[in-house]
Amino acid sequence: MPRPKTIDRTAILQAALDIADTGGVPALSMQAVATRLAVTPMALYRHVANKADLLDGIVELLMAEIMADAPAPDPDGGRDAWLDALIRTAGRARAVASRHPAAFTLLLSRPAATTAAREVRAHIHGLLRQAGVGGEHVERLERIVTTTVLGMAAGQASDRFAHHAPGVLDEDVRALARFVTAGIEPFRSSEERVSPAGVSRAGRRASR
Amino acid sequence: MPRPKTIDRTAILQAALDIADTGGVPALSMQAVATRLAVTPMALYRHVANKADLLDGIVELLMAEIMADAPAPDPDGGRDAWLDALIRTAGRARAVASRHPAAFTLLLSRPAATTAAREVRAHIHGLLRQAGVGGEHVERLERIVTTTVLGMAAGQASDRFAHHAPGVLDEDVRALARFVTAGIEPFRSSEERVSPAGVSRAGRRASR
DNA sequence: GGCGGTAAGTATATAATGTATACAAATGAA
DNA sequence: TTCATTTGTATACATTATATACTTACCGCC
Repeated sequence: MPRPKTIDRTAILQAALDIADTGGVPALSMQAVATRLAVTPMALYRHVANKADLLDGIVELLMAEIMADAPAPDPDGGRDAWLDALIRTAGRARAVASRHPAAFTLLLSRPAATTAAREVRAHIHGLLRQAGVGGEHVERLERIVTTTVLGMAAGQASDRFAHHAPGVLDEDVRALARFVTAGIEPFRSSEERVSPAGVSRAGRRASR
Repeated sequence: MPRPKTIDRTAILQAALDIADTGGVPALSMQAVATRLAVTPMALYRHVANKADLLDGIVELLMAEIMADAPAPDPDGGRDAWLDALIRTAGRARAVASRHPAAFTLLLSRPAATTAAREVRAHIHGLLRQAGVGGEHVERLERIVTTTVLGMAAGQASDRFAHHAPGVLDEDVRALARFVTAGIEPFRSSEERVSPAGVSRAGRRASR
């Protein structure tokens, strides 16, 4: 039909992410993205509503990158499958944060209302349920755990800790996992602790 | 000596905070601050290095507001004085966040290197030590706890949860305290253990 | 008293930003 | 060919942050 497109939304977001990574968030301007794509700034507006939309797109990209290769919920993968999954998710978040330190701060400053963000939340959601967290606490704990994991990843990616040996960061992840594991303990139902598939059932109504 | 000053740094920061509160962070421009103070934009630069410095100043203000009226570390104020202090700190953070929802996001996006921020960190630091957390874990846990508390406060202040009943938010603070209390449990040294009420599994009785 | 030194606020200017509006080019379908 | 449609361009404009050079108002001092 029409003129062939030379750029698309994902190319724009990728270029924007690159710019933020190299020059920091303040260097991320429409002009910069456009020139990197060898295109006029106004061309971006065919694929992106405005700059806020572009920033949201970057958040989306990062969230998707965190969830990439995340193993599907494995109900009968062992007693502590949820713990392993949580540790791995935290590790992926840290990896993404250290790959995109500057852009990662956007995750914390913008409302997480995009689909990929919802996916992350649902992921944690599932892990908590698998861990036997009571239904009325899942939502609250999900918020706590998510902000803790993402916040820690962001902190680790900041310059102060960048010079640490990789082992130290691994230790951080392990400590975080221990913290979260112990933290949700009071919210777990005693029976049906790890039980697969039936977790979200009405069995637990104990408190509140 | 010289001409009498009509504005000073704190007046600027206060005006900036007001603007961010009413119009959101994007509305916070040097011009806006200047006109609110009935002054030329360039007058601000006598008291503030640049806009980044102004934003850092706002963070400073918020941090100071969180720490305002914080009780001094009370070593022999009871077994679980640290828990009370932690809960109160979280409550103050939430209060500040709900008073300045827009500006509060700056806390998470900017590096917390100012003196007031350090004060908050030192505060949490002290609480953890008082709780008997081993010295090699204090720093790490402080980061975890601080980001969790501040992140939760920011989340509660975001629009999504603003329509909740106040009781729900109080419940959130209590859940957060339970989470953190249980979370640091594995890091506490056994002898100085303070054993606050309801830390482990027994704590799951009806909250409130 | 007048005099300067000096800090505070102003005037003016500039480059860069985000974005609206109107246009040109390039394609497949008619 | 002509048309409709989509993509990128040209131009314009209000706003932003800030540099440089003024002017104003006060103090202590002669």
